[in-house]
Amino acid sequence: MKALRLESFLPYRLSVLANQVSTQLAAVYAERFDLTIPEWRVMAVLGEVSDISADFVCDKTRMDRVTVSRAVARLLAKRHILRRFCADDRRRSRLALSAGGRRVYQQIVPLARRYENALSAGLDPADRANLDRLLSLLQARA
Amino acid sequence: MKALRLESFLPYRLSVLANQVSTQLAAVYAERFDLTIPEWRVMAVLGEVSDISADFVCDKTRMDRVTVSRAVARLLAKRHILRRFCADDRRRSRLALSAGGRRVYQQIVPLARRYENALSAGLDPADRANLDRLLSLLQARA
DNA sequence: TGAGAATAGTTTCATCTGAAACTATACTGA
DNA sequence: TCAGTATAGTTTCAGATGAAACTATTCTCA
Repeated sequence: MKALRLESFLPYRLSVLANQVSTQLAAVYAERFDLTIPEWRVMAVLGEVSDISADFVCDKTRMDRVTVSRAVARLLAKRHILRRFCADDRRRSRLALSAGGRRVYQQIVPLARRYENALSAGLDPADRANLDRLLSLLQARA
Repeated sequence: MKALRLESFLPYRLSVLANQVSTQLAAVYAERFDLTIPEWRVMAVLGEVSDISADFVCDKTRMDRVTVSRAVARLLAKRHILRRFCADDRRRSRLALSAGGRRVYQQIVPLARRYENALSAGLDPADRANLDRLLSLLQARA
């Protein structure tokens, strides 16, 4: 039986690339803004959609329930986000960026975009469209 | 400023996809063969190249030194791998699959390939070539 | 109704993680 | 040659992780 060539094994390639990218991107905001990866992800979701439950954040980010719960707790302590509870279902929280949290978010977004641009600088527009499509296909399978 | 659209933010998409894929693939071997992800990665490297140092495994897998050291310790305990030390540089180890380890490896490889095939079943040959090329480009940037 | 199932979120616990410090060996240049 | 530096690998420690158990609330249907 032929050995598995790790270099060209798709799950492995995705994993190595994604880890490198996540780590590099985290370096952009971790120290300067004192945020962990889960914390930033929660903020990124809340920057897009407000008044959502922790569960929705889980769905959207594919992060674990526990990870989200703890990231939310830390963001509350830092006053980057606000939490109310739904009137009609008091199990459910409604999370949103605080004014201060939004200011942090707005500082990070351009840095994140800049990183993304640098990352994909070698790709022409057709490549980008293709990459998008391929990732969507894989995502749908996975 | 426009909000960052997480759905189309490349680092985020890569991370979500890679996590899902890694987890699903791990499910294939974790329980049945009692292997963690780092353990399987070390075995996968040794299935390809023998008599290499732990450091080479780090390079090849992009895993942390510590993670590799521990995975190696566990694989030694399970007798899936063998370790000698170089005669000419006794800091450096020479790792290889044991006969039993190779049997495990040979059982896992077809399962891994089958998973990869299922994952990329929606891609035609041109897509696959493109994906390869795009991942390489991103890898080179990251 | 109200008992059992379902859902949102938290806590616990055992394990995993990686930075930093450490051991042991090998290299380098004054 | 040998003091200082570099390298391979391990251990320690402080924090991160996620499965499972838990609390609190809401739904469901007999």
